[in-house]
Amino acid sequence: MPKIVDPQQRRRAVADAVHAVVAHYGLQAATLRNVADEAGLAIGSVRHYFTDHDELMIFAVQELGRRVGERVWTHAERLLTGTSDSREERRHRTEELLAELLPLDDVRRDEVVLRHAFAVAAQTRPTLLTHAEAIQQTMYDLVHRTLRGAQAAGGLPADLDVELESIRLHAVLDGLGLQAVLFPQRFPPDLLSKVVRRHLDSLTAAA
Amino acid sequence: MPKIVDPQQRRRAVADAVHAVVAHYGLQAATLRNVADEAGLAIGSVRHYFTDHDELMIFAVQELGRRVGERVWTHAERLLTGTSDSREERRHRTEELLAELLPLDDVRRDEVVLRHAFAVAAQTRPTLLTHAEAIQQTMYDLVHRTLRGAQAAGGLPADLDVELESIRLHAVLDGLGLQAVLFPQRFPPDLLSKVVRRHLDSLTAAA
DNA sequence: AACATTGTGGCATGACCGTGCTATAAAAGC
DNA sequence: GCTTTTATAGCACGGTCATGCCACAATGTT
Repeated sequence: MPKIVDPQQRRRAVADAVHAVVAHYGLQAATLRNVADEAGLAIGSVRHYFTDHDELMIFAVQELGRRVGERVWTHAERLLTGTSDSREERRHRTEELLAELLPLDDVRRDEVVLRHAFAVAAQTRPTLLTHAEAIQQTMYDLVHRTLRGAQAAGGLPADLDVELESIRLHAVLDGLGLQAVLFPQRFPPDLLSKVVRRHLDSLTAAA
Repeated sequence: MPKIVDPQQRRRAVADAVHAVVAHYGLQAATLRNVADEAGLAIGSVRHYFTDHDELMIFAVQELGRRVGERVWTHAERLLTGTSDSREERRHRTEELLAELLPLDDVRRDEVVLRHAFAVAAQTRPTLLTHAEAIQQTMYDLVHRTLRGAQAAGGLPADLDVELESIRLHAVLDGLGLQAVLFPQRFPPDLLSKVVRRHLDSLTAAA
C-alpha cells in the first residue's frame, strides 16, 4: 500500500529506529538491516528514503539535534521571556532548564548516550563532524543564554565572565552526563541535580 | 626468528598499535588486520598473543588505564608528598596534576580520545565495562586525593564537600576534554588551563 | 641428533556488510 | 483504461571481518 506515506514522516520514523538501535546496541550496530528490523520495514524500504548508509547516519544526527534543540528551546523560552518572576522562581526554572541536558529519565538518558556516541564517531568521520558540532553549539548556546539571562536579571555578579562560565558549566553538564550513563547506579538523578545546584550556588557567590 | 621475544612486551606493542589505530581512525577500525599492519606484524602473529579480538580490546583498555594511571600517579606523588611547599607552589603543582587529564599535547590528546572511545563502547559492550570503569575510577581518585590533600594543607575551606566537589571537578575535566578533542581550534590549550584555574579559584573562595 | 616449544604466516570458511539491480503492487495522472 | 510514479521487497555480488586450522621455521631441551 504505497503512496499514503508522508516521506518526511517516514524518514523521521527511520531515524527513530536508528536512535533506538544506537542507544541500545551502539553505533556499530546501526546497520541497514538492524535499522530496518527496528523500524519494522524491509531494507529496500529504508533504502528508498536514503540513498546510502552515510546519508542515513547524517540524517539521524541532524534529527537528534533537532529534537534536543526543540525540547530545550521550548523550556528555554519559558525561562528567558518571563521577566517578572521571583528570584527563587527563576532559579528553579534555571535548574529545570539545565536538567534537560542531563540523563534524568529514559528519554534524556538515550539522548545523552546518542550525543556521546555521535560525538566520538564524528572525531574520525568527517561527514558527521559538522552536525555533531551543531549539537554541541546548541548546548553551549543554551547554557550561555541561560547564564546571560541570569546575569541580566541580577542573579549573577555583573563582572562574571559569562563566556568562560558557559564553557565551564557546559563541561560540567557534559562530563556529568557521560559518567551517569556509564555508571547509572553510582550517579542517581538526585546526585546529578545536587552537583548542578552546587555549581549554580558557586556562581552566584563568587565574582 | 622466534623465542627471543618477551611476550609481555609484544602484547604491549600490539596494544600500542590498537591505541594508534583507534585514536586515528576510530574503534571500528581496530580490526586484527589494521592492528597487525600498524604493529608491523602479520595477523597470525597478533593472534598468537591474543586468543580473540575481544581479548585484544580488553587488554588495550587495561593497558590504557595502566599508562594513564602510571603517568598520573608519578605526578601525583610529587604533589601529595611534598608538604613543606608554599601555597603558590602547591597551587601550581595542582594545576599541573589536573592538566594531566586534559588534551594539552598529542600524547594526552590521544589518551582523551581513547578514554572517550572506550567509554562509549563500554556502554554497549559488557566485556569492556569493568575496565572502562576502572579508568574512570582512577581519574576520580586522582581528583579526590588532590582536593583532599589541598583541603588538608589548608588550601581549601574545611567545610567543603570534597566528594561532591571531586565529582564536579572530574566532570569539568572530562567534559572539557571531550569538547577539546572535538573542536581543537575552539578550545586551545590555554583556554582549557584557564577554565581549570577558574574552577580552582571558585573552590578556594566559596565555602 | 631427535623432539617439543614457540613464533610466524597464511589459507579457507562462514557471517555480515552496503549496494546495484530487478520485480511487483498500489496510487496518481492522463 | 493506460501509463507513470511511488512504495515495498528481495536477490546477488563483492568486500571485509574474526576465526579454525594447518604449515613451517627458529629456538630450547634432552
